[in-house]
Amino acid sequence: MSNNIKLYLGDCKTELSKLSDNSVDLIFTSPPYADQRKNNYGGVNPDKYVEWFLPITQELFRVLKKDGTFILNIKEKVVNGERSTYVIELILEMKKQGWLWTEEFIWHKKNSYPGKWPNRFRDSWERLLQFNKDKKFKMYQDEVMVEVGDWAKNRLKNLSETDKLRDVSKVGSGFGKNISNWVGRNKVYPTNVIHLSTECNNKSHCATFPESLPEWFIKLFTKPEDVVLDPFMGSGTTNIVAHRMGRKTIGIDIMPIYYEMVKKRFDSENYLF
Amino acid sequence: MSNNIKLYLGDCKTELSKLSDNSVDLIFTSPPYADQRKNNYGGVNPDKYVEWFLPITQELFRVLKKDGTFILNIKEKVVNGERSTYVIELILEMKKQGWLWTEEFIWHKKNSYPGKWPNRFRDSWERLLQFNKDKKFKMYQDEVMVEVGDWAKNRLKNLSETDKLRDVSKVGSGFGKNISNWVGRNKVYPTNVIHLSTECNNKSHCATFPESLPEWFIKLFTKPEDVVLDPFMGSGTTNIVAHRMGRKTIGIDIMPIYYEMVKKRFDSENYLF
DNA sequence: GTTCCGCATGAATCGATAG
DNA sequence: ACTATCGATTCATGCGGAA
Repeated sequence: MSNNIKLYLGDCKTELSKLSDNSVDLIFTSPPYADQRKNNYGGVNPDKYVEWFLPITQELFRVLKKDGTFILNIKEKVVNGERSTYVIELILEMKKQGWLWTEEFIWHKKNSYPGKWPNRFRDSWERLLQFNKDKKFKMYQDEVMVEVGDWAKNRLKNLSETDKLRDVSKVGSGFGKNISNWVGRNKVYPTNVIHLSTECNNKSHCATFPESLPEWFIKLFTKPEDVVLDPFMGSGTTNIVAHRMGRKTIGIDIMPIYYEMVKKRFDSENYLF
Repeated sequence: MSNNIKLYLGDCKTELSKLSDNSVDLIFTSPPYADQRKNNYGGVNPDKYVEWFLPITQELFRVLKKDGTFILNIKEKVVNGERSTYVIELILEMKKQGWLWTEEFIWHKKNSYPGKWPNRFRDSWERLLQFNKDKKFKMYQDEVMVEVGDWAKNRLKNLSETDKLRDVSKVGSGFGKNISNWVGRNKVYPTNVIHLSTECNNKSHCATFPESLPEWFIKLFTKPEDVVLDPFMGSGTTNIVAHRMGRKTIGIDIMPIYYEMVKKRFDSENYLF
C-alpha cells in the first residue's frame, strides 16, 4: 500500500486512537446523519446523536494539527414537524472540548430531494461547519478564487472618483476602503455560500456529496503532501479527491463493504496500493 | 391614522404589552444584532443577548395567533475570530418558552460586497429562523411559486402520447404515474434557500433587508387583511411592504428618529395617516 | 460530432395504516 | 398512546442511446 493512502476498517473512535497527536492538516467528513442511512450504519437516534458523536470529536481534536481545520458537513432532520436541535447542541458541546467554531459555510444543493408537503418546502441546503483548534490556521484563499460575477463588472466599470477615494463606506458596506484594488481584476474571492449539485448517477458508488465539495476545501486548507482525514469514509470521495490532488489521505469506515469499495476505487484509478 | 397602520414609539417589550393575545398573523423582524448598530440602539453585548431577547420573544409568543408564524432574521457576529453562539442558544431557550423551531431558511445575499480578510471569506448569507406555536400553521405555498427549471421546459414540451397515458412507469422511477400533470406547468415550488440581492441606496435609511424579503414571507404566510408585526421596525421596510400588500401592520421602535421616518415614509406614499 | 429524449436516482417528509 | 413501516409526492441532474 502506498504510504500516501491509509485505509482503516473499524469503529471510528477505535481506529482514530491509532493516529498520532497533531498529525492531520484537514478533516473533511460527513458523518451519518441522525436516523439516516439506517441500512448501512444502523442509524443513530437524534436524542443520542450528540452523546454518540462527542467522543469522536474529542479524538479528532487530538489528531488535528494546531493550525489545521475540521470541516463538518451535517444537517439536522425534521422530527415531528420540527427541526431537531442536535446539530446546534453539538456545536455548543464541541466548544467545551476546546474547538473554536470559526465559520459556517452553506452548501446550496441545487438538485435537492423533491416532494411537497403542506407546511414545508424542499430542504436544499446543508451546513459545512468549520472548527479550528486555534485562531491562527492555514488558509490558502488564492487557490479558490472564482471568475468575477456580472454584478461586479457592472458595479466597478463606472466607479466614481468619490467611490475610489473614500475611506469608509457611509453605509458600512465594507466596500469603501479598498475599492480601487478591485478595478481591473477578473478573479475574486468566493463567499461562504457554495452552489453545487449532488452527483448520484448510475454508478455503483453513489456519493453523498460531489467531488467538487471536498476539492474546494482541500484546496483552501491544504497544500500537496498535507494529510486529509475522513473518519466516515463512505464511498471514499474525500480520499480519492485528496489523493488525486497530491495530498496524503486517511480513511476510516466501519462497514467492510465500503472499505473494500474504496480499495477497489483506488485500484481502478491505477494508484499504487 | 389609518386603522390599518399602527406605529408605536417606545421600548419593544413595553409596547408589545399593549397588544392583545393571539392577534398577529405574522411577525417578521430583524432585531439589532448583538453589538451592532451601536449608534442607534446602544448595542447589546453578545453575552447578554439571549437574556435581553427572551422577555421579548415571550411577549411575541403571546400576541401571535395559534396558526401564525414568527420569522426571525438574524446572524451571529464574529467575535475574536469565532462565531458567537447567541443565536443557537436563543433557539434552545425559545423552545423552552413553547416555540416550535419549524424551519431555517437561508437568505443568500447575491451581491454581498467584496472584501478580504486573512482567514475568512465574505459572509453572504443570513438565517431566517421560522418559529411557530403549533404544528398546524397557515402557509400559502402557491403564492410564491417560481419558474420551473430548464429540465421541464425541454422534457415536457414534446411529451409523447404514451407518456401522457401510461399509468405506471415500467421501471418504477416514481415519476411515471402523474407525468401528464406536468404538461403545461411552468411553475414549481421554491426551496428553503432564497436568492435575493441586497438593496442599499445612499439614503440615510439603509434597510437591513430588501423589500422582496419580507414580501416573500408576507405572501407565504398571510392573506390581505391579516396583521403583520415588526417589533424592531427600523426604517419600516416590513410595514411599508405589508401595507402595500393590503395587510394590516404594526411597527414598534424605540428610536424617535426611526419612528418619525416611518411616519414620513407612509405619508410620502400618500397613505392616509 | 451534436442535440434530443428516456430514464434513474436521490442524507426528504407527511399521513395513514399496522403491530 | 407510541413506534415502525409504506405509499405518495416532487424536480434537478447526468448518463446513454437515438435521431
